[in-house]
Amino acid sequence: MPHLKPRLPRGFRDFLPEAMLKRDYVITTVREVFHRYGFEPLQTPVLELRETLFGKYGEDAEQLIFEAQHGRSDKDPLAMRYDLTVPLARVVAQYENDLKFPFRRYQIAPVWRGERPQRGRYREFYQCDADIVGVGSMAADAELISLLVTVLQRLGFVEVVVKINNRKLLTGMGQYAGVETAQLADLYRSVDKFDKIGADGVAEELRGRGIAPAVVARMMTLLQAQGPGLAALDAAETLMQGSAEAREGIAELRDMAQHMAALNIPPAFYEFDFTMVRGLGYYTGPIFEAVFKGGGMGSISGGGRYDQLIGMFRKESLPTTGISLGIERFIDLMDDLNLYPAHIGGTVVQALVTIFSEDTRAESTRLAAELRAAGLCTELYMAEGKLKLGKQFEYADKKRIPLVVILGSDEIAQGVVKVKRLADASETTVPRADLPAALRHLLPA
RNA sequence: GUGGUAGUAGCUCAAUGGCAGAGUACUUGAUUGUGGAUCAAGUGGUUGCGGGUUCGAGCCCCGUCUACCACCCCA
Repeated sequence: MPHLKPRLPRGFRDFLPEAMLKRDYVITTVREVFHRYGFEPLQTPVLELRETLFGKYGEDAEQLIFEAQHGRSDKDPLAMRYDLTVPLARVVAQYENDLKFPFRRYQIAPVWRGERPQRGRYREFYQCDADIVGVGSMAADAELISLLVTVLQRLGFVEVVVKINNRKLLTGMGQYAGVETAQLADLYRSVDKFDKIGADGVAEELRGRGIAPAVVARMMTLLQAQGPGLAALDAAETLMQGSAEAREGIAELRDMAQHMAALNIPPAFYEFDFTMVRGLGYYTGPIFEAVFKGGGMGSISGGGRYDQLIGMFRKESLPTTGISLGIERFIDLMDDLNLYPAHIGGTVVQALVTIFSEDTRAESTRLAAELRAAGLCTELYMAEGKLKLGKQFEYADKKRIPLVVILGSDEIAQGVVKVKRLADASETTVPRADLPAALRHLLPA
């Protein structure tokens, strides 16, 4: 009988149990922090109406959207969600009477983009978004940075920095330097490469885009108004007194900095960087992006304020700011850096109950049932073949089950159970009734 | 979407155009109340897939798929 070669579409992945347990650890950590900051869960469908998604991201991005249909209809063209932000905007406009504002929601769910895959970059990937709808204050933006830094710390990241900029400042810079409004998008694209191609590279690219050399020179001075902490803002402000929009952007960043200080965010985790630009067209105010200092991965988180987006679905927009945590990149980096706690990633099983012989199988089965009733994740040995304790231990060892429970004829006669902890080969014998407590005591913290 | 590198046993990799191999993993045994270590034996392949050149192709050529890298863009 002919069979199909098993394979996956490009950029899509399976996750076997060990990898899945590591993913769960990261997602659970993120969810706990979301709750800690008072965000509520939201779920939306994988598919949206095509019209909901198109016209929100810009032409380049929209070529990456997966479109969907079923075999019998060409009505209601559909598309797979490209991010979680536009679905949020739709939900806010659709259910505004049912929501309590400010609306703080989080969503952890897969999104799809038809990009050419690479490490840390897939066609199906999870985003973990937290957004605050209905707050124009920079207090909201500062909370998102605080939340992000908390997640990064909880996962064990050290060599990470959150770069912060402001769209108004970038626009103001461009206008102040004399860049035509129509060329602002080109300007952003080139400026964003500052890290990669350096000041000279950016200047060259800007000239190549037809921007006058004198304008480019002014632009480069503005961009390089760097400095530690608030000093960068002082330098930029001095240079850009003439631009109302730039002054507004700087004032927002100062405001944000005050809230961040009060939130006790370690200053080593963030910096103001006027060369950081985010691609998505809908940002209007502060923007932020986290990068691993070791490089090789692009941004591991990104977000910003998009005060106009909800206006695409509603008469009046609502001020909104949001952040997206790139857990796929967290996970790839954590694999590289070995940041998982030792007990994450083996198995969910806490104890294996062995079968000593056919005569004692029923007793072992009853014991497994007792352990499960007591809340312990318990596997009862079931592999086919001869019942040899050696095999059963080997099975537990390979599967990284921490505890092995032995109930042989001697133990049954005495009303006790023997437990071996594989990590240190220690054996403990306890009265049967005490077994659940004993197992809990022996498990890794 | 553009350009580049690679693909051989489950995994990591060998093999001048001339018999497709090693390490590791896996199975069994040494070991009839106990995993890891050691020793022995064994299983495992349409060399990603499809064409072409050649007496002969893992190796050369074309196409294709996938992964990775650099762009583009982004989580």
